[in-house]
Amino acid sequence: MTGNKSALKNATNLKFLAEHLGLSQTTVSRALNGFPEVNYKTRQLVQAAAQKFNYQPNARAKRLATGRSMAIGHLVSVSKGHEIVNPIFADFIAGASARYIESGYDLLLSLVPDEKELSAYNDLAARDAVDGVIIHTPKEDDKRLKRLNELNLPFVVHGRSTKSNEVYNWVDVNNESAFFRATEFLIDLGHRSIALVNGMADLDFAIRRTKGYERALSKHQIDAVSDYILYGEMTEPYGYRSTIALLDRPIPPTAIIASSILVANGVRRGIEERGLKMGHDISILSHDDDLSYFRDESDVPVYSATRSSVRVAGYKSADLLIKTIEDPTRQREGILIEADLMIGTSTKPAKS
Amino acid sequence: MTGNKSALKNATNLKFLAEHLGLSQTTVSRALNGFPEVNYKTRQLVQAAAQKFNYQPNARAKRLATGRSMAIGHLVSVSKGHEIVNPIFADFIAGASARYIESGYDLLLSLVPDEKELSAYNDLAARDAVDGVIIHTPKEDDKRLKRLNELNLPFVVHGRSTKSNEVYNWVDVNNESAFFRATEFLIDLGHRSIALVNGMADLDFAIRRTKGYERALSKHQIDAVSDYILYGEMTEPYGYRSTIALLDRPIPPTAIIASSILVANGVRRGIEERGLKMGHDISILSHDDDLSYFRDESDVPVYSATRSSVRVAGYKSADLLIKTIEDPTRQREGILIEADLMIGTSTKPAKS
DNA sequence: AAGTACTTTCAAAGCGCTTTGGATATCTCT
DNA sequence: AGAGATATCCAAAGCGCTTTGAAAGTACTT
Repeated sequence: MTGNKSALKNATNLKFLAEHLGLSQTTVSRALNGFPEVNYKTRQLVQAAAQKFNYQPNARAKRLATGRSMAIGHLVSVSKGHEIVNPIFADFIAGASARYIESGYDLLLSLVPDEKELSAYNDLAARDAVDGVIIHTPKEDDKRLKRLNELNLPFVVHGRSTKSNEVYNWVDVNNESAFFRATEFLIDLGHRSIALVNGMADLDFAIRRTKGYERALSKHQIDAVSDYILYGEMTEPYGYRSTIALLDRPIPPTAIIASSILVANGVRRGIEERGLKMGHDISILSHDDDLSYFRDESDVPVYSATRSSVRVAGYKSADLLIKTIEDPTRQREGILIEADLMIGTSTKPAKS
Repeated sequence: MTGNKSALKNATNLKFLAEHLGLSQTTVSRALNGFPEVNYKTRQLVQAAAQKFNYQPNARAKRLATGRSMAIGHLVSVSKGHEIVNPIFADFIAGASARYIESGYDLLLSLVPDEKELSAYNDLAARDAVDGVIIHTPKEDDKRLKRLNELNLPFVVHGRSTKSNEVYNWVDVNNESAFFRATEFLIDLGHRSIALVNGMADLDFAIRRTKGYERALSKHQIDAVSDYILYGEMTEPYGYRSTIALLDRPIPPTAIIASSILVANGVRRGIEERGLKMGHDISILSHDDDLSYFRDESDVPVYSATRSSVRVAGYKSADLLIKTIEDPTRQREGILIEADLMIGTSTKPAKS
């Protein structure tokens, strides 16, 4: 028994349509797919009939016949123990999905345990289930790039892998310059003790952020206190805990840079729990991925922030990937997005 | 030209394997798929060869041959203007994906504009691209259920559609009882002016939450002040704005119930901006979806909350859907999850 | 020894589309 | 009017798998 159920659901296949019209499947197929060698009148008839019967080519058959999956894979790796799905991911996906829809691609999502990540790509390639993939949160030297190049599977990295020797497509925010400007902005406000509550230490973007931060300090001849840089999973509680720890230092910072809005929320909680007031007693500056569920439409934003829409990054990544899939010989490309520096109420001049 | 590229990527197909082994495709296929009518020795040989050549059946061909897509669709509708991807979604997906992987299903994600939502399901069914779908954030009388039943496409609703007459699978938190208990808990603490910062008014869960809230008030002979119930998209800024508005009322509430942790964050910001202290001057109780990126491992939670893991709900939804797909005659089922009431530091007895 | 029942294997059909390589009809031009 | 071009359509092959229906080989009975 094959396809009985599907036959029930969708009795209108190409064969039926062709017979109904008294035409060959070839002609019907071509008429619907816009081939030139079909008579105008015929095409009209075919289209009308297709409309009438709500005909849509069976996706499975089409994929087999064309040898293309018309699907893009997004693998998200989750570690055993702390199974965190990056909240930023939802917005990125939203942007990417919009682009996929324009070109008729499906978005395939899969969460895989950390240790199976590489083999998951192998499987995907062997099954030939997707035409390309997006790589999320790359490490500084990410093994996935090499693997995907070996598998000859088109991909785009959201972010970069600085120490990788591979040739690859990427879409990234200029983290280094964003955090350089953020830090310098705080220095200009008179702050000298500036902490950085960063993401996980092995992630490429976190390393770049540290680099920008340190470059600003060194430009202004401020000694970087290594204690002031914290690394961790970017959750709200992490921001909170980090802040409490920072405020307990002999010399507490007068300004804190947070790596995401969620972390900033935690930082704020820590500050307020200590009876301090954000902006007045201590400044907060955050990186803001412009997440839809955090977005504030008020004139003056709450947090001063380096802002860049992760949704836009998603759209651009998808766009780049589709271009690569449709022309594999295409030169690999990197797209660098500059973040805006938005001044809100959370940063004030340092008390002297 | 068909499948050239894919041939490059994966030269090892069934035909090659069969020829290499000197067996028919039938036997090889059966050996790998665990059919009983194949000799033990033969099966060993086949499996060894498959391993050696890293053979994985081509997903496209398999799907066409079996008439099954081995994919589950998740359609998320986004409204023009405020394109919000529910952050809860990420965690739900994580739970569902785990279940899909167990049974070899792919997860197909698609964001569709509000107005195209219904037709998107038609397309999905006509293309026969998925074996089933999950319905997110249902309205009180959701049109999608009827449509999907007409299309004969298996589905599970995350939540319920109280006023719908359709027969359907669902997985839902007991919102009514959760919010009843939450409200009663606050009443027991002496609060009489309790506000509810709810989700969008047309969503089923929001209506149930209001119901639970009102039932508790009425049980304790407290007049429900309609002004105290607010409806809106559950973002942080919404929580903030609502709180500011509530505090400006002639009789400001002494306790606020928030519909999600994000909203609670906003509520807290509003409270603190007014120089009040959470817990001391005003109590906050939230519904907590136990989102991974908000989870706090500390002994005493910050927010008192009705807690229920949305990730678990995702897993259960997926499980129910797969069962329905594999046995379409299966009785439709509803799974009701009770939320826990966790007492944190954000609720204190009302000042008298 | 011949009939019956398994066990094990296979050739071929089929899933529903796209694409190749004609075939037929219609025009155009000399 | 006939050759060559052009427009329009079609039969059949192919995508890589699963599944059907049969055949061949083995073992067991009587």
